[in-house]
Amino acid sequence: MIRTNSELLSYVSQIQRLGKWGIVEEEFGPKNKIIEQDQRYSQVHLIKEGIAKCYISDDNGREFIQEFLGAGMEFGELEVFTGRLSICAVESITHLTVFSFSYADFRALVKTDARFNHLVMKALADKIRYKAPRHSYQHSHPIEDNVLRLQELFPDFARVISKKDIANYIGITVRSLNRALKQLEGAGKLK
Amino acid sequence: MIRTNSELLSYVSQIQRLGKWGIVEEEFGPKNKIIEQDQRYSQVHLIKEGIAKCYISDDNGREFIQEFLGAGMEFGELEVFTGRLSICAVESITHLTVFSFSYADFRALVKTDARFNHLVMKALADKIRYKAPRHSYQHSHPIEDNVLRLQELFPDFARVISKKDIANYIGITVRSLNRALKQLEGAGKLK
DNA sequence: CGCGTAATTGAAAAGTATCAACACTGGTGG
DNA sequence: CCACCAGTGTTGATACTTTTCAATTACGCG
Repeated sequence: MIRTNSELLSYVSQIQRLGKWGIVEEEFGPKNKIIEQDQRYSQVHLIKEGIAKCYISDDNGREFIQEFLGAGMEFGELEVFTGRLSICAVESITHLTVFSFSYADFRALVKTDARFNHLVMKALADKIRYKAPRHSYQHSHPIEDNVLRLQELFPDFARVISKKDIANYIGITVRSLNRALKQLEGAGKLK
Repeated sequence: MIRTNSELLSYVSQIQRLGKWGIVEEEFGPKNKIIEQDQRYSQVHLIKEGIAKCYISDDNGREFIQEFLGAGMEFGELEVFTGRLSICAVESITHLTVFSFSYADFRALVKTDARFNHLVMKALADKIRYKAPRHSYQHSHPIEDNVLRLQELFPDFARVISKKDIANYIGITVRSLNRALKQLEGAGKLK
């Protein structure tokens, strides 16, 4: 549920230590909006430590959480390739440490460093691989199944992530989430 | 709604004409299952002409259509990077002409041809960019909005694609789709 | 013409959202 | 030390949306 990419993280850490590229480390407190939707940016970020959420807010003011990002996940990288505005907002949940690249550096790395190129390509492929089945599953299974699934993937999700975020991740209201949790507890399927 | 990628198509056509790589052209009739879910394959395909659907079927036997693929769209490419089983099935809707690459050739091209590398990377980024807002929109808007949106994006969708596929694309039942269409017609918002 | 597939429609059942009230928590200032 | 406040979580009742099921009709094709 909280995605990570240790391979990419360790490679980028290594590159950063070389000091050859202008990769800087940045810190954010919790609940910090790092990227807004429909804006233009000039940096790519990679999480060194902490958890963030990536979400789309629609015209009705609802938030739909795309994924929870953990160590080694990048964000703001799509725009380098598409040259368009950001589609998601990204907000820190816990304290966050990130590596930040300028677009120019990121592009140059992709072009000249074959291993980096491959890792980024793989990360993109993984993102697609992750999104597709998730939305399909959510859509065609009742809420309770989705909650159980969450429970399996990330046993103590409730301790780290607010109910509101969990509901937005599953794509339901908090009320429905609570009802599902209650029912599962009653049936002894939870905890 | 039916996605295309003319840039990639024309570049691959060009490469194929050179005859340097083993890119072959294949033909499929309509309703041909080209890729099954959870299988291992060894080829990447790129649509030269025609329309296909890419869908996930879940344990309940429901199909959730990820996207409709038109000219220039590739499929079966994710597995090259992830090395895992296919997550989607792909089935031709119309008659289909495709270019097929072996994994080895595809990998070699990605590695040695900078332009190809860039186009593939961009195609992956576009796929993500496409999926995210789509699911968000579908989830947080009533069915009628979704139908209207389809109407705008692709005015005569009903002529090419079956009602069942359209419903599976929006993630609703055919019954609900019909009700929405009826209501929109009554309100004079359709046709 | 007859067959199979796709499309249409109604009625009942199931699933979710909405709204509104109330409890719990941690932090702030009087 | 207490009162207050904002944010978060909990719960019930009701209204609404969507699915399910089943029955019928329309269409394309050998």
